[in-house]
Amino acid sequence: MPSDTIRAALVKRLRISAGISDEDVREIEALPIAVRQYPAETPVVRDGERATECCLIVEGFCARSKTIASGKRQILSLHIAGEIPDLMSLFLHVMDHDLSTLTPCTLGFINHETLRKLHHRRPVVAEMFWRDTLIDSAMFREWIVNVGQRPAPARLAHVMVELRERLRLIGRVDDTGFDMPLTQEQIGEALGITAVHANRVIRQLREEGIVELQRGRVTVLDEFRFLELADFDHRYLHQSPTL
DNA sequence: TCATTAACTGAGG
DNA sequence: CCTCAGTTAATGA
Repeated sequence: MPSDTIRAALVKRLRISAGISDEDVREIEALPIAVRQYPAETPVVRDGERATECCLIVEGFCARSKTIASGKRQILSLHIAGEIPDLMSLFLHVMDHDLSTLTPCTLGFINHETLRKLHHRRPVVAEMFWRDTLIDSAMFREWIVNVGQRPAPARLAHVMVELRERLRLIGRVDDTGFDMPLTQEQIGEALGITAVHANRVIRQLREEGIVELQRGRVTVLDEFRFLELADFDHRYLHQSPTL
């Protein structure tokens, strides 16, 4: 995947908020980015590390997570192409969680100093990054509700619906479904359940004719019941321009 | 390695 | 008594 299509995806996500100029877009598209390949399940930035660059996902799936003393990992958020999961490291220098790949990934790195200069030169771009970070925290609130209160099948459905909405923004959803190439172990870590139970929940949703997950591909079988189960309210994603 | 499934267990309603 | 979910273990892709 050429990295300019990912710059375009980044711009597409950011420009939902009004006010971006062609010059702003040109500045983003001109950012120097160092592209590197990562295998699956590889740390990008670790908890406690001091980051000097931000990570733009070009291809693949990443997650932010924390690991407790017993070794169990809680996935806190999933990230897809066009996103910068560690934007906050620009201001919070020491990482308070891990960022790692879930699948093989192509990642682009943007120097902190470069981004800081862009913030000063282009206040509208700075506002867009700020807005992006606020949406990120809105997604965390939803994630807490999901893992803390919903039954496991609804947790899975909710994560799937949210992922679909975000993939739709970058043109990665078609009429047959979308990719969610995570192992059941990873899905369990995202939902706060064991891999065995994740398997049971996936099977249950398939048997009930609601949604199918096979070989990393999600196929919705019954859109109405899927949305009903997910208890999904799209407002927290703040994707429709508020007037 | 990952997915699948059964059998068993216990918590909690 | 029923549902949910963790554990263990066996088996298949």
